Amino acid sequence: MKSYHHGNLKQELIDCACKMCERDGYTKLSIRSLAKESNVSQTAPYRHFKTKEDLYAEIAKEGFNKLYKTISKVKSKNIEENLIFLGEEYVAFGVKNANTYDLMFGTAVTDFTKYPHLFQAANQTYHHLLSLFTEYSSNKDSEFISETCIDLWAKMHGLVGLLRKLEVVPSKLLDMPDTPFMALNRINNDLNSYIKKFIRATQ
Amino acid sequence: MKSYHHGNLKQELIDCACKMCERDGYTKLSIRSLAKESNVSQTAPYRHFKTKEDLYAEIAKEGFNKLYKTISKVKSKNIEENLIFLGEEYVAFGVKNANTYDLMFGTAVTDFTKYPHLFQAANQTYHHLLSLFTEYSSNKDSEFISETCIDLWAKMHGLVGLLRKLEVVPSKLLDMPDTPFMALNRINNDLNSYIKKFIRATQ
DNA sequence: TGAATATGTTAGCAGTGTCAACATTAAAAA
DNA sequence: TTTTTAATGTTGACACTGCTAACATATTCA
Repeated sequence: MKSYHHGNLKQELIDCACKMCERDGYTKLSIRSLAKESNVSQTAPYRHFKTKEDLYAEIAKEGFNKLYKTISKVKSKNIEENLIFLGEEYVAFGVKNANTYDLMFGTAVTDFTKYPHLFQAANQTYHHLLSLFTEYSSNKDSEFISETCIDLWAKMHGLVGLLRKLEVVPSKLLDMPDTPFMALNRINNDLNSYIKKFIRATQ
Repeated sequence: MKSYHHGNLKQELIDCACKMCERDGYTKLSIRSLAKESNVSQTAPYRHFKTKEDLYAEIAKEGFNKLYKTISKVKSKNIEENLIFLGEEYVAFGVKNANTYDLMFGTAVTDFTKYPHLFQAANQTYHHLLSLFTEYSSNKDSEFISETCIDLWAKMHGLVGLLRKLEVVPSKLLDMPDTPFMALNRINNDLNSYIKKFIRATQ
C-alpha cells in the first residue's frame, strides 16, 4: 500500500526523533535506528538532514517550541503569579524533558546561528520572559530589566541542572546534611515558594 | 625500550583522556583514539575502564578536583572577597573548560553514586562553598545557609550555561537588544560586580 | 511530453564499543 | 627459589554507527 515516495517524511522523522530522544537520550539516538523506527531505509533521513547535528538542531527547535508553549499558558491576570507560574513550568519542563533539554542547552548543537529556526524558537522563549517581566518590574530601566531576566533565567537553568542530579540519587542521601541533596530536596518539595522568593527579590 | 607491561597506564590514559576531552569535546573522544594517542593497543584501556562511562566518570572526577583546586585558592582574608573570587573562578572554569564541565554536569555520567571517587570530588566542591558561606553569612540558620548555597551554585551554574552560548555567537548579535546576548555580554564584561551583587544580596 | 529535481533505495567505507581468546609479565604462594 | 595465579597487555572479530556514492522512482514545471 505504501508508495515509493512518502509524502511527509521529514516531519515524521522529526516527530519520531523527538520521541526517541526523550525516551532514550540523544546519545542513543542513531540515524539508522530512527530510519528503522520510521520504516524507511537507512539513508532516507539524509535527504532531509545533511548531518546528525542538523537533526539535533531540529529536535532542539521542537523542544524550544514546546517549552514556549508550556511557559506561555496564562494562568491568571496577576502578573506576579504568572511569573511564578513561568518559573515553575520552566523548571518542571527541564526536569521532565531532561534529554531534550540537554540538546537545547548542551553542546550537541554548538552554533545556534547556523539554524535560524532554532535560534528564533529559542529567542521566542526569552522574549516571553522579557515582556512578562517588563510588565512586572517597577524599575523600568531596560538594562536593569534585561539583566534581571538573564538573572532569572540563569537561576532556573541552574536549578534544572542541579535538580536533575537529585532525581538520580538514592533516597538515603537526601538525609545527609553534608551533601547538597538535602537542601536541594527541600527546595524541590516547595518549588513554588522558592521561586516566589527570588522573583519578589527583584523588586 | 618499552616493555610489554606499561607500569602506569591507567593514570596516563586518564591524563590523556582529559586532554583529548577538553581539546575535542567528549563526544569525539573514543576509546580507540585514546589508545592510539597513548601508543597502546585498541583494547588495552578495557583493562582499566570496563565501559566508556567509567572513563567519563574518571574525567569528570579530575574535573571536579581541578575545579576544587581553582576555587579554593585563597586570595585575601576578607571573606566576602573570597566568595566573589570563588564565583568568578567558578564561572571562568566552566566557560574555559566547557567540554570537561559538560561531563561533570551533563548526562554522560548519569549516576554519580556509582562512582564514589567522583561523588566525593563533587561534594568537596560543595563543601568548600558551604564552609565559606557559613563564615560569611550573618544568618547562621543551617537551612538558610544550605539553601542559599544551592541558590548561589544554581546561579553560577546557570550563568555558565548561558555564557557558553554567548561565546559562539557572531559579534553583531551582541548589539541586538531583542536577544539575550546584549545583556549577557554586559554581564560578562563586568562579571565581578555582577557576582558581588548577588553575593551581597544574600545578607 | 520531457527534463530537471526531489526523494527514495542498496552497497559499502571507515570508525566505534565491546567481547573472547591468547601472550606476557608481575605478584603471591608453595 | 620455584611455581602458580592474577594482572595487564595484544589480536581478531561482531554488530553498530555516520556518511557517501551510485542507482531507482516519482513529482514538478518549462
